[in-house]
Amino acid sequence: MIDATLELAARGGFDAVQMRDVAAEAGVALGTVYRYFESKERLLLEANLEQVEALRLRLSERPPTGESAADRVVDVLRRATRTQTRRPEATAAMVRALGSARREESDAVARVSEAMTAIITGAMHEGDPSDRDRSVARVLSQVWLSSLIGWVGGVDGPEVVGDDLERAARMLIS
Amino acid sequence: MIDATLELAARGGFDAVQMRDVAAEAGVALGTVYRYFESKERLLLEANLEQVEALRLRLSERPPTGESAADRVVDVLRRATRTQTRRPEATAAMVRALGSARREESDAVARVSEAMTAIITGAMHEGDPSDRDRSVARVLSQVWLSSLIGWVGGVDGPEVVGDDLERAARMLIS
DNA sequence: CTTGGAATGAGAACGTGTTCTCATTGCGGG
DNA sequence: CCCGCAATGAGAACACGTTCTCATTCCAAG
Repeated sequence: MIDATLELAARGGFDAVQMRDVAAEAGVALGTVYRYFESKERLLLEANLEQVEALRLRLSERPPTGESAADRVVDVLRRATRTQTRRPEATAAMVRALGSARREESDAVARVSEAMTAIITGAMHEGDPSDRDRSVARVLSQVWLSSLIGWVGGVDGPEVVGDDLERAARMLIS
Repeated sequence: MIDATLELAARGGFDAVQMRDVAAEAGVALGTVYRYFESKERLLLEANLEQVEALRLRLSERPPTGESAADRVVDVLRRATRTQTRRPEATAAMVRALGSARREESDAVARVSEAMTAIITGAMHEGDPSDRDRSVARVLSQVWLSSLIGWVGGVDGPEVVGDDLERAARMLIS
């Protein structure tokens, strides 16, 4: 079902992910989709979580390059941004799910946001992050979300996302 | 219509803002609402813009207190957060509109985000803001949006919004 | 093998955002 | 006063997320 979701999302964004189509594409009944995912938002959030975990895996295999912590964080953020802007429709669908989540989906939103934060602290340096590291990473993941919202909402171009993140990272990590 | 929207939003959040009810409460026909606001999101975004402009007005009458730029910015952000967490349902409705806006509403989203940024640069100091000031303000407004999304989505408590903003402001303005 | 309960399929049904239709109203120019 | 036309009212109609119903399938326990 998640594969079907990503496929439909890649094709036409949030609106193209229609629950009846997800069910048909996955070869199950509509009721079955709702047995496992309580809403369209949750379906997209779980799909997003898979993507973020995949990113985390790729990063552990090919660690970020760069001398300083700031450089490594910027590298990670730019790589992530590039991945996402390459599949604009799918990203738009998942970001919109993040931006319009209700309380019922708060656990899924929290998992996504924690995964993003962990990716950033992981890029800073080996070992346990300090409190300040965690604060910085949290801010950066918030900037990340807002930038993506601005991009999928048509407010900014795709390059703005990376630039915003780089500026924020360099201001915060010195 | 915007008053009706705010009234309904204050009563029951995003879901309580039903276009038929907005029309009825405003004493107009449904088609008339759609003549002036192309979607529910736009209606809520225009309502949000009014609120942000009202905040800007209040701030110009009662400027932020504090010795340093950081203190003044924190004062502004905390006042704004307090105002918003006092009307949780209405804020939730408007934030959700911000988080799920489509390209058609990008101009409205941009106006809201510019207004928030201007509020922050205004708190830093008199006169024209520098490029760095603008970058800092942009980051803070992004943190603002993401924090509010986290709050209305039930991920964080209301106090987290103010704390996140204060931490970010103090890290960025030194 | 039988049975009972859970999972699934198939599809109807409902609610709400959005669009469409058409009659009515209000108004500025002849 | 009358015409033309844009705005509005009233409500039907449509699309899609969500819920509900009920028959069928699957499987573990006995």
